[in-house]
Amino acid sequence: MATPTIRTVAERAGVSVATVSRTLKEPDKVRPETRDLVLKVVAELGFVPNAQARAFRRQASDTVILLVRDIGNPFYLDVYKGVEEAASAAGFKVLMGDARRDPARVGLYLDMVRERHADGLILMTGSLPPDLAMETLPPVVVALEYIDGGRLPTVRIDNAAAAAAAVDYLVGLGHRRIAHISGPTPELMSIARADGWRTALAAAGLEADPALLVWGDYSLQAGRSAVASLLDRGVPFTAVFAANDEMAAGAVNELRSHGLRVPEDVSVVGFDDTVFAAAVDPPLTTIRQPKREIGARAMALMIERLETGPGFQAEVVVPTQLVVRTSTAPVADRAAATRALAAATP
Amino acid sequence: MATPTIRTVAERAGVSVATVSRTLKEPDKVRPETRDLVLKVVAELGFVPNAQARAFRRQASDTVILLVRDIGNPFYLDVYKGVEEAASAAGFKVLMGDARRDPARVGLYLDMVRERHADGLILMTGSLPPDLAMETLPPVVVALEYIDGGRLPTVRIDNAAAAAAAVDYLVGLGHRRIAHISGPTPELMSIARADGWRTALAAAGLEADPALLVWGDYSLQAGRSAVASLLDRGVPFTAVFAANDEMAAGAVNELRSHGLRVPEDVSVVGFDDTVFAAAVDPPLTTIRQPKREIGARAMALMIERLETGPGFQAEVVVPTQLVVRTSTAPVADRAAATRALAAATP
DNA sequence: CTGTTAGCGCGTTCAG
DNA sequence: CTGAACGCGCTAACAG
Repeated sequence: MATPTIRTVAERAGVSVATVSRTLKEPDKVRPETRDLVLKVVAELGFVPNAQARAFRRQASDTVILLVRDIGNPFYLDVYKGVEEAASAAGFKVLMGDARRDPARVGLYLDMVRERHADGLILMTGSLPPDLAMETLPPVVVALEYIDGGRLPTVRIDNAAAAAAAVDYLVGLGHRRIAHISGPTPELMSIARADGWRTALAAAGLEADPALLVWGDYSLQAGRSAVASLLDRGVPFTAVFAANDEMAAGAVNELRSHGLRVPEDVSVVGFDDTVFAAAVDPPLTTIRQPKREIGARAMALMIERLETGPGFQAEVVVPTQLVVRTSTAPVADRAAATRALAAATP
Repeated sequence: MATPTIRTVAERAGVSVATVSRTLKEPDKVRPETRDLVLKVVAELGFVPNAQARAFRRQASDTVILLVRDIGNPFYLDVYKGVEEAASAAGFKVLMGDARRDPARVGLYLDMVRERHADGLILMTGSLPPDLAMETLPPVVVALEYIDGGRLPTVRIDNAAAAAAAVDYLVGLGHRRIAHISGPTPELMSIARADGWRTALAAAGLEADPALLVWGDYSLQAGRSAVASLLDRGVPFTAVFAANDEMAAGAVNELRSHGLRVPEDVSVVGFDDTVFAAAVDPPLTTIRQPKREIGARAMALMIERLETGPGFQAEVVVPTQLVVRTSTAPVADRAAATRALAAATP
């Protein structure tokens, strides 16, 4: 038998389709007897309303797209969880899109919203296609990224302050030569974190020696190369603050392969608190981003934007947190550390 | 101005809506001049067809759901990529669902298919709700899991053979006492891998000492506990084969904290080749599952199932591969390894 | 090659 | 409180 429609139910119950529809959506507007009858027939027939017809009629798909920079990054998994939870609580579905680091693909996903596949787009990617008219922009919310163009609803963290907190902590442990492995240079997020590093050093009366700053690309290998470069150049340091956990893990590996111990000889701090941070040996001290909450907030903003209309603006800043694990330690024996470093340096 | 519909375009171009529709979907069935005219108007108006109306009319959403056991597991990310690529090539969208290790949630997602939110479900979760009638099961494809119930289209790997290959490799390196950290016991996947371990040992004329088998739950912590348990019990071993990379990483950490070196004192092999495998120090020798391909194959099966109808059956087995990294080494100095182990054992 | 017509299944008027 | 009727935007017949 073909799947029953609302009409099948109506005929069988001897009522109109409108009554069936009301019974399902606004039960209190229907006389109890009628309602019970309808519900009985619905159950008998196993009727389940066609979501497509409903969406079509309502001109809303109750679906949002979470578009991320690179879906291979586990960081986004937790954000997705937050989005999904907030979404399903509000009756929304979530599609995840992968920008594959290609700005053009963002346009693709914007089109999906225009085509009404989805009602809105949560952007976790660096940029919007440059050529689009802001007036006709579909509902967009930005999370964790800096999108210059317009005043879009945004949820963000204070990257500079978080980075400064990490460096402060190292300073508190007695470190004076703290290297920073940064993210790619043109990106505002990387710059903000590097600024935090610089600020915290300055606040402690320490010099932000340019030799201590190495640029990476957030990859494990970048962390390795960065440390290799520091050692090659003979730059003295007793701590490393990396702009993400993967680079921190790479740094740990490289340090170790040069015979340096973490944290005894060199302390290492990461950023993000992804699944890597706890898996690495030693577990990484890092800055935790409340990924779940970030996702949930972004979804909440999206719902608000959808209800409010194009004018909606908002910026919510969520707090980060320093998570202390065992990749960091006080500079207990300054001389020993220096000696180890000297030995590892060519 | 309201967004233009196909009718707006038709009026403006002085043709019928059918012609506009055809121009967009079957251009060669339209006279070139007409086509060009229509396309011009489409461009002028910025008309973009409403995907919802289309889906509604066609009774197909061109969307599939990838339902995974636990979305927090990065393993699924790569599978998702494969699914998404195959899907978007065929004009499908992919929703990712999280079963959160709760069988009831599978039913939820099945309902989404019944409600026509999606056309089908790719299952990467251990079971189906027990109470459902197989005849009315919506399009489902199973990937990597063993779902007993019915003959559903499936893509799988040969878990036993893959596990045996890992153990063979260790045997080839001269190991004789090879421990196995298994997955949870009632699951067929865990059992298959443990069987592979047993088979390979037997084939090499070695005893599968029950003391060498420790059950875990695929978590980092389980890997740690397993090794701790082996050492506590004073069970001698020179190699560990874990049923996944996370437990292998945990094993490495625990071994090291007991002063044992990997791979000098103990070799460790993982399974899956997730993002962990390369990040751990030392990088793990492991069994690579072709995750991307698994996803792509599953999607291909789904498309076939959708086209063929309920009768469709298929089973595709994709090959795994041993990836040798540096967590494994020959039993070079058997005596030294034994000594180290004895020292670490209470 | 093109136009006309008839719905897809539901929600929402507007009467009653 | 309930029913009849319309239409969301598009595609698939069927004529012409």
